[in-house]
Amino acid sequence: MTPQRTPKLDRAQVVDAALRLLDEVGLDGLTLRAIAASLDVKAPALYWHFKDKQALLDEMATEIMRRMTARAAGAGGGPAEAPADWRAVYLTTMRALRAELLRHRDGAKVYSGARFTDTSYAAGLDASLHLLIDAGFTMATATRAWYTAYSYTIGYVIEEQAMGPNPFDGDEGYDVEARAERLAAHPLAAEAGRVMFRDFDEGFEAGLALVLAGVEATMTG
Amino acid sequence: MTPQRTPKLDRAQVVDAALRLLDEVGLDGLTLRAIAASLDVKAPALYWHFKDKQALLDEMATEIMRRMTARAAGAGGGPAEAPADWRAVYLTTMRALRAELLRHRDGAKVYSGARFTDTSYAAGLDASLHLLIDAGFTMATATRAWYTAYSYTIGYVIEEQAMGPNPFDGDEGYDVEARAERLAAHPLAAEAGRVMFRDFDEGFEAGLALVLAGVEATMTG
DNA sequence: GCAACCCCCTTAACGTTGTTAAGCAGCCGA
DNA sequence: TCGGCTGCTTAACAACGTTAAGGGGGTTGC
Repeated sequence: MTPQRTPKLDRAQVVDAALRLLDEVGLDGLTLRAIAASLDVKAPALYWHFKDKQALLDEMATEIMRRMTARAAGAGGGPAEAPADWRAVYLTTMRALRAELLRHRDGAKVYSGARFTDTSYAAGLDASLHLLIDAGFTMATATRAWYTAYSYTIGYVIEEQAMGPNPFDGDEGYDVEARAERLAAHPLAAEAGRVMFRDFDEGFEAGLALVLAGVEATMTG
Repeated sequence: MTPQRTPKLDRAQVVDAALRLLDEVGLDGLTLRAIAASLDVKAPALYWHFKDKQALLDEMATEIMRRMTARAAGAGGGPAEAPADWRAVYLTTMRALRAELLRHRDGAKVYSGARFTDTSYAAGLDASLHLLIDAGFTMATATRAWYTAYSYTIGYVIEEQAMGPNPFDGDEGYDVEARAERLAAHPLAAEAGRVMFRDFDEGFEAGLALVLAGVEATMTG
């Protein structure tokens, strides 16, 4: 499993192995013994690098956040130093967050249950807010605009990973047709399931567009 | 702890006891042995009423949802059978959801990790969608409007309960001033913490208003 | 009136988990 | 060559979810 047996472990290797294993076994199966085994090591060895399991989970969440930042910066929309449109950055950031959460099984749960171990998220946030303020937002409205889309994205992906098909094993996900049958007495609610739980990519974009429209409307109002 | 020792247990009593205990000990401390003890019973007794722990958690989430529905119906805005404004119902529903999630420690985590055990949510959802469609929404836009606010609310409360002060024990919550100091190099990000993590009630309302504004904007657009 | 039965709970136990204690091999500076 | 730090090991612990087996008490059938 491990390509080369490096003589010494470090935190980054443990986090990488844990994120890889997460995709195979899910959050419930992510035990310290299993992580250690995938590194050719025994479980207590991990305590040399992390205070406890939560510290490892926190570091995993921080790594996901760092990759999200990198992805957002990469897909900035246009050439490197072009004067960016706040709308494009806003959308790109949230799409990158969702994409990175979806890259790992139970990614949203790991992410939302953790606290970051460093401040590497701050630069990107700072830049985004700067862009918004330059566009005429106040500190408060800029922060609110950002945090609202952030909350929406977290909530959406948590629901998506709980209900949707699981790309990491063969789980078909929530059976929307069976749901519709159970809800025969409430046809609108039944039909709504087909809208909510079918095309998650399109659904996310539609909701995100809605939030953005709200930001623009309250800004110009 | 238990007021009267009823001779027999049922599912509702177990769910009630579990929700009460959740507030004291949090999700991590919510063990089957502790729940059983609070009912003057041994842990395996719970397996007579529930297939496994997840089934109990699912029932707890369903109970939270039922109370949310009851709360939303109670605060419908005005007299019982008045022709309701879709905006009022929309806001009331999301406020009721947040309120019910906040009533329990780790309420949002319990809720978002579970699947409902019955279809009692459908009636309320059906009525809400009906209201939106009467107001000129299509099936798809009505569902999207509802689900976007729903996702936002879930995500917001998850973050709120992870970061905010914990009313169930004495936890002060995330120290926003310490955070600001750590982020001295990024003044906007530092200041944003004070907006995001200070007044959660006001913050939720502002974000919810934003989403509603987006719904209205895309509807009339 | 008694036997059979089913409901609901108990005691006992199993395997697994996160975590701690103690110790041991290898390297590095003196 | 010695002492100490680094980074891992083995052994063990308490607690967890869960299963197996059994037993007491009420109800039913005859």
